[in-house]
Amino acid sequence: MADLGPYDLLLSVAERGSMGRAAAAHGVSQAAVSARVRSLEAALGVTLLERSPRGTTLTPAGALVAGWARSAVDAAEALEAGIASLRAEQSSRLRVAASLTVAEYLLPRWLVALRTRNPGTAVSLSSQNSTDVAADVLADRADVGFVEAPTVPDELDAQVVARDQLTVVVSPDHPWARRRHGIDAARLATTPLVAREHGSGTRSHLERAIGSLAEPVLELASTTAIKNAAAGGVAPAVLSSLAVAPDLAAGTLVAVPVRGVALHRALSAVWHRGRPLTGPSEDLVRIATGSG
Amino acid sequence: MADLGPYDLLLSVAERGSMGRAAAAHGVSQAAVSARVRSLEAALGVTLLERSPRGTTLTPAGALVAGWARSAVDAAEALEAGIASLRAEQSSRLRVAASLTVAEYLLPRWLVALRTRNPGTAVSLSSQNSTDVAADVLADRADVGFVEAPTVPDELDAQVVARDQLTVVVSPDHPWARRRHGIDAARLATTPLVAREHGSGTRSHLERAIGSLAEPVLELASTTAIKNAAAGGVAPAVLSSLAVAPDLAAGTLVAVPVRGVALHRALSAVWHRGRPLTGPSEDLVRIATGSG
DNA sequence: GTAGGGGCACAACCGCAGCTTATGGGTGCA
DNA sequence: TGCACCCATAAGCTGCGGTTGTGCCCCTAC
Repeated sequence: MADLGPYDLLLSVAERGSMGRAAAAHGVSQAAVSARVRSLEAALGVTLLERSPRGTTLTPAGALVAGWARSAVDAAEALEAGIASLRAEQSSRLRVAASLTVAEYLLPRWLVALRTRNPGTAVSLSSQNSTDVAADVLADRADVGFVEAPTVPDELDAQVVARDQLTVVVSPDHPWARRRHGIDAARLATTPLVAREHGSGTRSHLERAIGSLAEPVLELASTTAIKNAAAGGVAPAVLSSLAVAPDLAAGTLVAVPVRGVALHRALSAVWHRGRPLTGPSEDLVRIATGSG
Repeated sequence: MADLGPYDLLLSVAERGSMGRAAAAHGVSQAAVSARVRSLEAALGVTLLERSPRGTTLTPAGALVAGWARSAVDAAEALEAGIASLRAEQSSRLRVAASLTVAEYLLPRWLVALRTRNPGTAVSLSSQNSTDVAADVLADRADVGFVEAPTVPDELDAQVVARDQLTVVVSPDHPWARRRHGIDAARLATTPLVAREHGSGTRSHLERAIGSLAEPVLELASTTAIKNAAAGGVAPAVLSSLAVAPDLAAGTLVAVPVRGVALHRALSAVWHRGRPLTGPSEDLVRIATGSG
């Protein structure tokens, strides 16, 4: 598995136009940057930078690599931001409680954005189901919460920040993959699926939306396991659109439209009514809203 | 910048249920896995794995970290797949030519999927504009091409594999960000934008779609630079939806709907008519189609 | 014309991270 | 009771990546 350090350095050099400036920005010597970029090029067998006595610019291949590297580095930054929020230091100025879907797929990116806007803020995250999130906010164990629940207690103010959609996904070989107009809700209700264990938020939301479900052909504990089973052709699965977006882009899974039933749900920020949002929490909610 | 190695290992352990099996899968000793996971936990200050004499399972925090890590590792794999295709070995069995948008945002993921399906295939990639891609395929310098052009030469067979949409993006503070119903085409045509240099495919497509454009307020060479300028509030920008998806999710940019004009374009696979797709190229096109 | 500054590369040295093998302690199953 | 499987620890080694110091090149400014 690749170490992203050299790629981060490459992006820095590309952005600043010279190895020396990139070195200064990273707090290392110019020689170290030169050596690392050089060894990266050697490993790839491709020249990435056009050196000149006036600085460096990306070669065409370098620009392509830099674009790919940007995605990977951004994902790694989201990972780091999430982890930083898990450390649960006492001194954290902003305590966030979030449901699993939000915590897994949205919060890390929001935290990256928050950090660029508000570098000093330490954030602590606790993740659980939507009712527990509301309880944490009510009990002042969290400054702001993010939930999937359709309704929230009266003592909380709420604002919809994003919309999530339950998506039926199948393997590209599955017959449903070729149906351009998808399936109807009755068909979905009578087809055995690969599902989360009973009690998961996604599963209960689906049951509520279409009335009843056939007995699952397989119950698995993790989203990844379900995706693998669906991609392997075991049976269709129903997952959050946030969870399956990369797989749809990669072509390992295909989305099947469902007619006659609304499968989206709102994701809301909640906070204590009468205790208005303070600086960092307000920023976070605004960032989250921007993503809707 | 984080080294993804330990996270990759963590995912392996989580998937296989034991450190020993993960070690075997990675071709290292069990002691190395134990030490690395331990040092990862120490660095994060969080226990990720529940050890038992019968194996290991993820703690709740571990599951969250594993989910984030999965995204980062997948992005890194896409990066590696792209790089492998750039090495341009002579022995490459599948030669792909792709326009910049496809090469940057779609191909790496397709290549990851292709590799899992067809591990032995070596792929070489060349990226350029759409007309050059068609020329490469015609001259048999590439087995299959991916283009954005609305029409292709008669000697080529084509199949639409995905749809791309030009998206107007602004900073979250921009007045347009609050217009839920967006703007109309005339407003877009008369507003100075941050744009790619003249001649870029995205820019010429936009000009064709809305007739004329105001003189740009700023011309920049890279997509990233344009995004930064737009996010900084310089002016609105128009970019491929593929390019801005992560920024929309992070909330650093906000999409503005445009009424009265169709801004999508088709991305097509093309190949020599009469020289039907062979095994790996057929697989690749099928994977790409699955993403539509 | 020439001096200076900024830019990249090379050489020599060093410290530490991570791997290996070997071993020990623990649990469950036949 | 022994075996199989699991994880943790110890001790030794290798090599990657960092540092400083130096050289060369090109452009610019005086």
